[in-house]
Amino acid sequence: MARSTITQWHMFKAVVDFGGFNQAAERIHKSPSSVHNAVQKLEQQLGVDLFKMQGRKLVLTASGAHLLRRINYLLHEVERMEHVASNMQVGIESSLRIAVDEAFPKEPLYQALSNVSEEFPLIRVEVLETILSGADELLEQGKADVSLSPFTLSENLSEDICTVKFVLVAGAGHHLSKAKLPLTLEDLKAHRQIVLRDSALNKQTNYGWLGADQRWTVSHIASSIELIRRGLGYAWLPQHAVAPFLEDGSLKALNLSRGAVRSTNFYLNFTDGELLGPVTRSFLGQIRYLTLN
Amino acid sequence: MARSTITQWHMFKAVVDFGGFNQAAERIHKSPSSVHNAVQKLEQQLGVDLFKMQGRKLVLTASGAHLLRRINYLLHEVERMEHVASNMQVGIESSLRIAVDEAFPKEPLYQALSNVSEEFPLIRVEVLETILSGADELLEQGKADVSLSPFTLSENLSEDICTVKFVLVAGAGHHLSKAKLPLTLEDLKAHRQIVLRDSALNKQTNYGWLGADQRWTVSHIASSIELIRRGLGYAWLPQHAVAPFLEDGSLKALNLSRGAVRSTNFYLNFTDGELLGPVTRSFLGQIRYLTLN
DNA sequence: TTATTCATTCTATTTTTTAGAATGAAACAT
DNA sequence: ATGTTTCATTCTAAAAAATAGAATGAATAA
Repeated sequence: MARSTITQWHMFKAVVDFGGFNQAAERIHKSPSSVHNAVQKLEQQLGVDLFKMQGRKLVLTASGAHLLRRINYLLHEVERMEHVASNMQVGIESSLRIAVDEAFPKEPLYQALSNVSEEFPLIRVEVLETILSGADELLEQGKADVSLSPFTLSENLSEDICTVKFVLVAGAGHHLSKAKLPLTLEDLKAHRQIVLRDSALNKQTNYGWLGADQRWTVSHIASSIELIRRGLGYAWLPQHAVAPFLEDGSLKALNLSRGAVRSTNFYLNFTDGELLGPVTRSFLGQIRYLTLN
Repeated sequence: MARSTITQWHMFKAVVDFGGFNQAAERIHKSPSSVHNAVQKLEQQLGVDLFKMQGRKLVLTASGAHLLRRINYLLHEVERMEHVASNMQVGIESSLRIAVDEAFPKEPLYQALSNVSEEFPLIRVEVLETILSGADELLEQGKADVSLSPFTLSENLSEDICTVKFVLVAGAGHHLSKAKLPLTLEDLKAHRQIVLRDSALNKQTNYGWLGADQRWTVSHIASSIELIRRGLGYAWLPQHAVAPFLEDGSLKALNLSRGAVRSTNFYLNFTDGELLGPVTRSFLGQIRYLTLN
């Protein structure tokens, strides 16, 4: 079966990285003979000449160069495995609860969660989808570790995380979509607006900046899109949520005379940083990084 | 850095595979204490409990189960690396020369070559594209190790490899494409046929089953398609080569009264099997397998 | 030339791995 | 119940492997 050892790989790599047996030996705090022995044994176990001498200079053979690539990869994988193992022992958090506003873009969130559970494979992830102040409510009630919401918190730590563009949309067959001229607020007031209900139990703010005479209130972005695609009204919705429908033509972005696009800042909220476990810290790092651009 | 060893992984895996320390010890021809020691050391080096006892039954912990997956993967990768290494030493062929008829489907060929060079990473691959007897000529002249051609060989070994369908095609704007009724051979004779020139220097067979009065002869399928798309004639061409153009409508399959589709068998030809090196053997295995369906 | 910097080998020492015997606990058979 | 078997587990001594240190010789640099 497997004849080579990880230590041999390390030494082989070291010889290449530091340009010689003696240099490698010094850098990895081993004797030259140890390094030489290990590499020599690796060579005979693999049945491959890894190095050849050109004068006094050590040069990788073609085989050696190729095996080095594979071995580097293996070493990297081993390191990952052991790192994961080191984060698996009892004592660390076993769950990560995230309250996230529905208007927050899902891609970076899911990517971040995927990366975190790569690092902490035994973690249980809970994603609590909320609207408006619902995310922060859950955080304050201790039902979530982190919230991604459009509001900052007074009690806890908040930081800017990203900006979400809201566009005014209506169904392709809607009267507003057929208007030639830019729309005014008055035009909008004459039609039904679909509004998102705040999911917090305490407060009652609603998404929707216009005081339309008729309004329907729904609990989910998906429901809002459903209604609008059926031509039952218009709404402000996150661009990323309606992009595919704008693409296939079932929704139209309305041409407002002033401010057809609005932006909302989203914030990353969490309780005291000192008390955070490694899982939450890792998640924070990931989501910060992934929402950078 | 890396603290665990491959031997430890093997023993860990063995304990799981064979359901206990003692059984594992017996199966891998080690003493129970060796196995136990190795796994115990692995546990403390990773800082993870791999097993727990339920009565006298050994059960993987959740961490153990996850690490086993990663370790299995690692063991598999190590094996691959060592297998590749074992095929890399001097003495084995360093090149693989394949003469292949242009009408032969490229996908399985390229896939087979990709798999072979995965196994023998230092190999130099030469693909010699030929028409008709050209492939076998190269094989007989010793300029190729394997040929994929529409002919069998008398001197060397041949085996069926796959069947290629030829369809009669013309450009979308061509007279023949516009015919309502099925075409007859007489209809075809009235138009220009594009024929493929045999790439062998000795022989002079040409692809094209019909004795058209006018004929143009070209050296490559790509040229033939070019001409036909421009409406300059018709030709018998491999279905897989013209499929994309039939799809986009720039070529039309002609509706012949009898035999609008013809099939040609392709053969895998090579010299004496005893003398084949491991690289050629591997390629033969791959191409056989990939053309099975 | 001389000195230096290497790879490489040899030998002794230290460390690690292994086997064998022994112990105790749980499951099974009678 | 009772004895037997099948385990994991530990201990100790032997075997094997890794390591260091000194030494050699070859190639380069001063």
